[in-house]
This record gives sequence, C-alpha cells and structure tokens, in this order.
Amino acid sequence: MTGQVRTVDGRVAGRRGQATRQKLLDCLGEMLSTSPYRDVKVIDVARKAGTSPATFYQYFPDVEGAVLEIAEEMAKEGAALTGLVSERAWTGKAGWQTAEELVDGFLTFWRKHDAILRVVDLGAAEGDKRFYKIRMKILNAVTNSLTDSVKELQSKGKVDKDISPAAVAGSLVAMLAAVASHQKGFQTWGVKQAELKPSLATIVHLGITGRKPTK
Amino acid sequence: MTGQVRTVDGRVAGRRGQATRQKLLDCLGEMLSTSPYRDVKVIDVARKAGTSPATFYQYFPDVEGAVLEIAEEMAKEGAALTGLVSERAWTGKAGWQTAEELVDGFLTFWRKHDAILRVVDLGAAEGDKRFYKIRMKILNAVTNSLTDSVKELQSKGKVDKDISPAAVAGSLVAMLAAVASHQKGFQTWGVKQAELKPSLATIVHLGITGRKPTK
DNA sequence: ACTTGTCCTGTCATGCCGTCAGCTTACCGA
DNA sequence: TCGGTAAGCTGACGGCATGACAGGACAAGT
Repeated sequence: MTGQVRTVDGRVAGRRGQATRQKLLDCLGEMLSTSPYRDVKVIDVARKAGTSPATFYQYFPDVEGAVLEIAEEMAKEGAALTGLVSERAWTGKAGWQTAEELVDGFLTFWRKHDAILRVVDLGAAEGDKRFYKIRMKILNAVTNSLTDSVKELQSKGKVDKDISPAAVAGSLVAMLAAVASHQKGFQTWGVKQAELKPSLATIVHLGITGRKPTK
Repeated sequence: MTGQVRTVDGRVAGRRGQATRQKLLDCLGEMLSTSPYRDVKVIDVARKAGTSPATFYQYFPDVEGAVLEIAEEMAKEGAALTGLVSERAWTGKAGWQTAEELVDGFLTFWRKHDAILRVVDLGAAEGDKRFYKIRMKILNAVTNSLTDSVKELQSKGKVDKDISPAAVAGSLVAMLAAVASHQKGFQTWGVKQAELKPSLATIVHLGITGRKPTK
C-alpha cells in the first residue's frame, strides 16, 4: 500500500530512523511481556532503547499506536494459520490429524505472541475498532476456513442444518484463543499440556463434524 | 472473614465512610465501561464521585486495588452460576435444556459484568495471582461441576476414557467466557445472537456427552 | 460546650506526558 | 572539498496524575 515509513510529522524515515523505530518496537514488545500493559510508560521504553522519550513520539502518536504497529506485523505472520485448515480432510483418521494440527498450531502461535495478543484482545473487547480489526485478521482466516468445512459437511447431511456454520466456527476459534491465552492458568488448575491438546482437538472435531474422532 | 471495612491506614470505616467508598466503586465501575482501562485515572473517578483524589487513596491503594474490590463482589454473585450445572441431567431432552440454560446463564452474567471481567481477564492473563484467583472463583464452580458430569459419564462408558474431564470442562468454560466477552464482535461477524446460543449449546452438549443433542 | 474518633480536603513533592525549538548527523550535488 | 538540505535526536518546559501529610469539618456521646 504505502511502502513508505513516515514519522508523525510527515518526514520519510531513512535507514537510521527505521532502525531506531524498530528498536523502540522491539523494546516495547519486550516490556509488554514483563510488566502489566497499564504500567508500560513511554519513558521506560525510550530508556530501554537507549534514546529519549521525544524520539518515541517522533515515530508513534502514543503507546497504543506502537502496539498497533507490532500487532499489525504479527497479523501478517498469523495469516499462515489458514494453512492449518484449508484443504484439509475432516473424515476418518485424517480428520483427527487435522484437528490435532489445528490445535497445536494455534497454541504455538498464541504462546509465541502471548503478550501482544493480550493487549489486542483487551482493545478489541473494549470496542476499539482498530484492535478488533487486527484480531479479526488473525482469526478470520481460520474461522472462514472452518465455516466452509462445516457448510460442506452440512450439505452432505452429516451435520444438523439448523446450526449456523459461522457461529460454530467462531465459537471454536474463540475457545482456542481463550485457552491459549490462559495456558498457564490451566496448569495451575491441575491440567497438563499433554492432556489439554487432545481434549481441545476432540472438542474441535466434535464441533465441526458432530462425531467422535477415530484416532 | 473480615466483616470490617478498613481504610488504607487501618481505621475502621463508619456509615458515611462506607457510603463514599461504595460511591467510588460504583463510579469506577461505570468509568470502566465507558473508557479504556488504561486511561482510567484516579482523579476522574474522584471527580465523578464528587470527592477528591485524596479520598480515593484513603480507601484503596490504587485503581487496581479498587478493581479487585469490585471483582470480589462480582465473584460472590458469580457463585450462583454453579446452579446452572450441578444436579442437572445430561441425557435426552433434559440434556439439551441443561446445555441451553448453561449457555444462557453464562452469557447473561458475562454481559452484565462485561467491563470488570475484561480487566480481570487481562490481569489473570498477565499473571497477576490476585486476578487469577478471582477468575478461578467464578469459573471454578462451573468447571468443577462440569468436570464431575464428564467423570460420571465416563464411568458409564459413554465418553472416551482417555480424555481429561478437567481439560474438557475447562476448555468449554473458557469458550463460553471468550465468546461472551466478544459478543459484539460476533455480531459484526454476521452471526446473530439467536444463532450463537444454540450453536454454543450444541458444542457444550457434544463436548460433555460426546453425542448430538436431542432437541 | 467539650471530647473523641471518623471523614474529607488543601497542599505539596515527585514523576511522567507530550511538545517545541534547536542542535547534530548523514547524504548529495556542485 | 564544501556547503546545503533534510533527517534524526534531545534538553527543557508547562501540564497533569500520583500519593502522602497535616489539619479542618462533622457527628455522637458526655
């Protein structure tokens, strides 16, 4: 689209500028994973990046703006999640494998981007359209593919016709996202990682196909 | 447990004190539902309550402390959610009704406490034990009851024995919580409320019993 | 009226926010 | 080599939230 990285006051950023900008983003990302979002201050990010607060404001309108930038970057990477669903079979053993790989891919991605996804989730839940859009971008690919799968199974009469494919797909994806962001919580709960994945895969398989998986 | 409401510096609060304290909590709760958590300032809450910031700090160590207070209150009310699961049947039409009522009760509760639950969720995801504990308190009742249901069905051979009851129950509850906190999101997605509930109920029923519901 | 204990606020030091003017650095054409 | 120009960075400042304190206002009992 633009291809041009610009500062807040409209200048185009050169090599050096882009480097500092990126360094600020990196430091912000790191801070988000070590301290509560509410407590992340511009001055801390700037200090950590070895620069001054004023420099931060040259590249981002505020902390939220910078977070959006990181999230956007992550969303691009998240597009790869589509591959976990599209063109996959949902019958027999292959169906079980699809479910397993979907769960595994999802949890891995979520854990990797843990900190930033928390903030995106909060922003989306608070009604901020920009965050909501990014959250969509990541979840949409998976949700749409799943929706298609359900529709197809529905047309074959394997799934009840009175359920909404989009609602089921959306709910399952929401489940995966929620469980992923509380993975540590489940551990405290006495649920081990190893138990979690097959359980999730089973639920996903059940939800999509209406049948128990054959393993 | 305590029964005594105390100020930060240890005094016991009288009638008037408790009134202002409550007013501050109410105003904070209201602010949380209209502006982002990150932007909620003590001075705004105080102004809204017709008092001074200093008064706020007499009753709460900081904004987070006050939020915890509200959340604690909500958790008590949330204990009633247990009734949605315990002593309910999971077979035949009664099973479908159980699933429906569970979903409905959950969504209603979540929508009612929308704003505060967002913050609790964030705090828990960020690893704050106090928030995590409250989140547990609300979800635990439901999760434990569901876990028992799955165990029972498992012992009757109606559910595969190699899945973890706790993991399934936890995942389903997480799904309900996640969908509930993004209810508005689903609407934008083109999924209507009316479609959402039966879909969720179906997934819950499938997850718990392993069978399609008979409606 | 006086005392006691609760309740609230004025005020202040501290620290972060967000902006500006102005300085330094890098690039480029002559 | 040498300015010229735009990019890049920072010190400094007014403004505001924070959090602490001492002291004034108020209600209730004596």
